[in-house]
Amino acid sequence: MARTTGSDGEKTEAAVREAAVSLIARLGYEAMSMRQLAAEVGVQAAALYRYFPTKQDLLFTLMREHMEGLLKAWDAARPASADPVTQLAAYVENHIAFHIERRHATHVSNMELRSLSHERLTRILKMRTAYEKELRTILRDGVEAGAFEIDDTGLTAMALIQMMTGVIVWFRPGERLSIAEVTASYLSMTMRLVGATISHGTARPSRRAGNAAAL
Amino acid sequence: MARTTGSDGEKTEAAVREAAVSLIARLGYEAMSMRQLAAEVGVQAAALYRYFPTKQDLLFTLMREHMEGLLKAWDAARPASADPVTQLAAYVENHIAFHIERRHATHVSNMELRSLSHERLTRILKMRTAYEKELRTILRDGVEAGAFEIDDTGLTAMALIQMMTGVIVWFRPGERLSIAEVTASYLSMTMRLVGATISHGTARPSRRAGNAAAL
DNA sequence: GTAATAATAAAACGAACGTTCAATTAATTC
DNA sequence: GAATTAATTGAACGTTCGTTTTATTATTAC
Repeated sequence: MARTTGSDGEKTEAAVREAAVSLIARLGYEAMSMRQLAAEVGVQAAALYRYFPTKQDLLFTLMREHMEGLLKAWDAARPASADPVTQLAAYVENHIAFHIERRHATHVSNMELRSLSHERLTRILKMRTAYEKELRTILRDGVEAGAFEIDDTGLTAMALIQMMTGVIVWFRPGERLSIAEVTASYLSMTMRLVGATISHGTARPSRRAGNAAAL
Repeated sequence: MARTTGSDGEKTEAAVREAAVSLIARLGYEAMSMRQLAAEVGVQAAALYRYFPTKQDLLFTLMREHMEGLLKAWDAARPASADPVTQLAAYVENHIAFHIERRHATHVSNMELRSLSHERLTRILKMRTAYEKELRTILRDGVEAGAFEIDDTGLTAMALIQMMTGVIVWFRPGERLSIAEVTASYLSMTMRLVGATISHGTARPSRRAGNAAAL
């Protein structure tokens, strides 16, 4: 046999991406075989090579598109207001929403970096650094404006990102907590962590209390 | 050739463990071959099987001992005082010190869980859960004592652990920050995050300010 | 309807994998 | 110093891996 009835390149490629994200997240990139992936898609292994020249090309494509999506999502979510608290809240909300929606892809992007060639690793890390820099800028602006109280903005940015991204490790939709509840909790923890003055949402704008309470 | 002069089982086994932690952390468990590991130790692949019956046995041993070490370290570091702030501070300090000292082993224990058999995965997760439960207990006690202000102790415990463990991702000894500086920063962030009242170290015991400041 | 093109199957490639086995030499025991 | 035990080598096993090649069928364009 050869070409099968109803076969369609676009659909097959989409199915390959989807299955690859899920399989790599579950088994790991090295542990997933091309034959396994092909079986998941319902196709022979050789057919995969029509869409991705090598296994590593497939991995890189998934990662690159994940990172591009993250940067684009933040670009769309970035608020017009220059208020650091508003900006930080938007960053946290966007980060958590994006990562919870893409748990598998996030796992792949975070865990399989070592399987990339040096050049491709650099490209992915560049995108990641750009994304993290956005948070550092918000924190630094907040400190300058007197809205945050932070020892070290670089360290704090890393700590916050690790904390937020970690949500995908334990969070399971449909269990005890809803996405909205989780997001609210992380927002509250973030604001406390950076020593934000109470200003976001509530009245009492610049009275320099200990830190933000409920939100 | 066969047995080499100066060969010693104990030394070889220790060298295998050390090389395995380093190689698995760098390449991943699936990507590391037994031949590669043997070469790193300066031995033939077959010699490894005198110490570990299978590749997975080797991985499991490394993970189990890492987790046992973590539990043991906390047991030794746990303060006599029942004060929640003191307890939390000790937990954070122990966690960061332990993980910074064992960056590679931590990477292995966190990233290679999926390569364990179901039964062994369960055993490792049981230890991990026991360790996390210690933190949840501290947080809950602190809330009951009025020392902490926390939405959800379970969620907060996970967030804190992700934040603290994340230090191994970006921290490099000898760079900008010392271990002591990093630990102090994480301690400060933790205390703010849980809304700790100012009590640890400083005077002014129970005046319920916004949260702990410098420490 | 015929020609061109897109999508796949089937089989095969050499290389590398985890692991086993028999042989061999070093160290230890008596 | 002979016998025993410990530590390792070197070669081989069957399997699986990523990938390539060739043939074959479905779809599309004219």
